[in-house]
Amino acid sequence: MADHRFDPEQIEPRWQQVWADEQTWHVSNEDAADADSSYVLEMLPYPSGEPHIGHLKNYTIGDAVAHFHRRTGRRVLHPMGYDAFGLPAENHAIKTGQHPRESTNASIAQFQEQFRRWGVSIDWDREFGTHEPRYYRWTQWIFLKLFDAGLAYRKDAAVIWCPVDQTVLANEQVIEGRCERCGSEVEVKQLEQWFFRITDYAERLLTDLDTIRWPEHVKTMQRNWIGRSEGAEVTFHCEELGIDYPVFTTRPDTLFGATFFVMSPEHPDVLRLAEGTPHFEAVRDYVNHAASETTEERSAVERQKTGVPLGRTVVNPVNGERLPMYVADYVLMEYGTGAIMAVPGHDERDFAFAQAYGLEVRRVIEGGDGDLPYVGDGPLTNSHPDFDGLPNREALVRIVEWLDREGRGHSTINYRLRDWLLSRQRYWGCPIPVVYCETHGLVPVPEEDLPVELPDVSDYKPKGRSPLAAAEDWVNTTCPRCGGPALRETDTMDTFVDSSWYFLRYCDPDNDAGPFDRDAVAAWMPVDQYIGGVEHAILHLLYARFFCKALTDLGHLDVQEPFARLFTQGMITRDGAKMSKSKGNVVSPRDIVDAYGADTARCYILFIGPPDQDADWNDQGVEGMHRFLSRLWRLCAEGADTLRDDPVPLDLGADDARIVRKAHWAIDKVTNDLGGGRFTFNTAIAAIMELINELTEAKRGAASDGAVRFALSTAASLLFPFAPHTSADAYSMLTGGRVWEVPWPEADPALLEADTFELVVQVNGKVRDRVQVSASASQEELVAMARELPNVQAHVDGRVIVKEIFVPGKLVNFVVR
RNA sequence: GCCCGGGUGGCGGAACGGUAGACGCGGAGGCCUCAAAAGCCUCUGCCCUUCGGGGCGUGUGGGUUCGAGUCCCACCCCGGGCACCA
Repeated sequence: MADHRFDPEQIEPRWQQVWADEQTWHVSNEDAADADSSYVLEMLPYPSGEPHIGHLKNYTIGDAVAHFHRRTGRRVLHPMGYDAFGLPAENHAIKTGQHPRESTNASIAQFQEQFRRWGVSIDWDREFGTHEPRYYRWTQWIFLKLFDAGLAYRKDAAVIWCPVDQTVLANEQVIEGRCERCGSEVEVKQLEQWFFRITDYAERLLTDLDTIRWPEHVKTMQRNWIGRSEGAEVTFHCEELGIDYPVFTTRPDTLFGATFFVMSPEHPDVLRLAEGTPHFEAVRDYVNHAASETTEERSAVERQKTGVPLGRTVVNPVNGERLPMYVADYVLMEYGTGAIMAVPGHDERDFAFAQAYGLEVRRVIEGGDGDLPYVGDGPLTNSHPDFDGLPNREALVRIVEWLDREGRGHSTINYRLRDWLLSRQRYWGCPIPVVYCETHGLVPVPEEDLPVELPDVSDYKPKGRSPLAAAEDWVNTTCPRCGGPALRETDTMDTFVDSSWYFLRYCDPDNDAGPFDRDAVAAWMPVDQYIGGVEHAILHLLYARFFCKALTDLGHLDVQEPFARLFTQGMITRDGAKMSKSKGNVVSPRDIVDAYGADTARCYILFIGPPDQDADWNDQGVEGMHRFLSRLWRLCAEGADTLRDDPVPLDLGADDARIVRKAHWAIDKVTNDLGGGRFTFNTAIAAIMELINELTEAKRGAASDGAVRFALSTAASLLFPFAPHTSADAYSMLTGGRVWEVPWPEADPALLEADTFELVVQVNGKVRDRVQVSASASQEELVAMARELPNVQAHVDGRVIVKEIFVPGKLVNFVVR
């Protein structure tokens, strides 16, 4: 017999070559017209260095899904690209002087090489990097469309600034008061910046979550981030200055309990209000101090409430009382109106402030154990004869109606979501296509002049303004409107802009006339299955949803929700900790693939545990997977040599039946694990292992060659989505066929039922015996037989059987007393 | 503090309310070999046992049920998200 040694180094490149030569995974846009087309997408990688183990997991999961879809008869779009703009490449450039384009392209080459070695089934005809002018030309085009529609705008605002990266950040990029990228504490600065008006879409972004099949926790995170609150806007009037100050409150029912009024230190009127009062200096010092603090300091838990009086009052519109005004940093400028009515009797924060400054605490709702603050529901009191005694929820409605009639307030909805700050004072990003003309001011670059190409510079170091400002030849330009001198915008776009529409471009990557053809996109979109890390639960996934809605509203698209189903993968750790160079616990996919082959790496990563959970890497586990693939391949290779190529016999002997039934059981199990969106690859692979365990020489017994061949080729076929090379090789040896061209096997329901089963016999719910019985035996026969079992008799022991529970195909339970 | 996940052998993990621990790792013993590697076979939750079997076991305490890892209530621990959002 020939020496059958499993050699991935020989097998894997051979099949990769076939797939590359034949462009097996290419689909045309005509294929999308197929009713059963499918779009399977993994989040595009940020190319830095070479792929890490998280990439391997992401693309292995996606590839398994794509293969399963193909073999169940669908045309599958499964593309790849690179999120190529961004800070790491730029920081590398600052350190080494190497152009970010060079390091990025070098990294992309590594990713391409690895993806090919992993055998990922990608349609390479649709590949691009977001840093290529042929792509970002259309990023700029989209920006201009949003600008024309008023959805991109400039405004002067208090924005978050990272002092290390020397750029502003979006709210979403601040984690616990620190920069998401570099971890340094962020500051607040008053700057004019570019924003996308995502807040216009807050309500739709919230309600449309109900239309998509995403993990519930991801939807919850988005809901929390959008932060919808129903309440009322109520106007308080400052008589001394003759100015109205509206506030947002979710509790207008407590209006009669307001005893003071607080403004945020960032509120633009604070200094003006204090001017001319004895408190001016104190207010100015307080405001300056607040500005010097980091957001982390300001939002520290258990922080003592502080503030100073403004020396002014406002009038409470419901009762005409004059409330003293304060400035205090527990009021945030970015939520509501930057000013609040304070109700210390029914709000914990207001109560803490009132305690610290000796302010009146008034009860206007009955309830609780007598202590204030009381934040629960109850009847109104101490308010107004019209409302006292009413349940507070009802009073709330009546009070708002009254305010509305009087023109002093109205019901409204507030969102926590802020507009998306998209400009960055950095080099390696998509230029914002506008110029500033001396006579015309801000002028968008005309569509036909796109792309505004990113110029080369010699110094990438940020100095509080974009490094692009130094590229004088580029910055100095002419106004498209008048031809006069103009300056280019030197800020670049947040890289999340680039990744907010890339999945649309894959549908029509070579389009020269627009970002995509509406019909081409309509044929593939939405993405049927999107797969990526949960770290993008808010940022990318919210922005991409916003882009689709905005582009759809503007008539360029017909996609309300880009990702119909989402799967979020867990992290791979080692020794219980996140892999990092500093901990020295990094597992490189390259090393694993070098040592064991891609299929072992892929299968191990799927077998390690449920893919949505975190999992800990184990070197010995990898070896176990390699042993399994090796055993499967060897059994198939030997089988191809030694087993006659017979059909499965019509009359199955006992050993044949056992093997053939196990094969059908495995088909059923793997199919269910892959379908239905559960993606329990670990149990699917375990089922194939069980099948193989039944097929070892020692266990085959008197099974016929035809039955063994069938079972082996079934195992090879089921393995394909996980280990495509090994599967293709084993399947071709056994059958001469190409596994990716044959339909997914179907389980025969008749063969899923065995003719015998193990009946479990219990007494009072405890297992007392197990008996192999015929599946055709009647309930009466089985119960009678079970009752006579010696061990059952021993446990019944003269007591009375009061009940007999019979579960067909499973068990008998005697209840005795 | 609020909102999500999750607590099962030495380890990763299986288990439509119906045999807890599938599958794999690790461990023990054996076969093959001059030897080793590789491969193959058997055993492997804990305790007791006269080897028939018995008891205990899924974070803790209750409950529902003929029967609970699974459902309900209360609590403890771990991980994640949000966090002065008026």
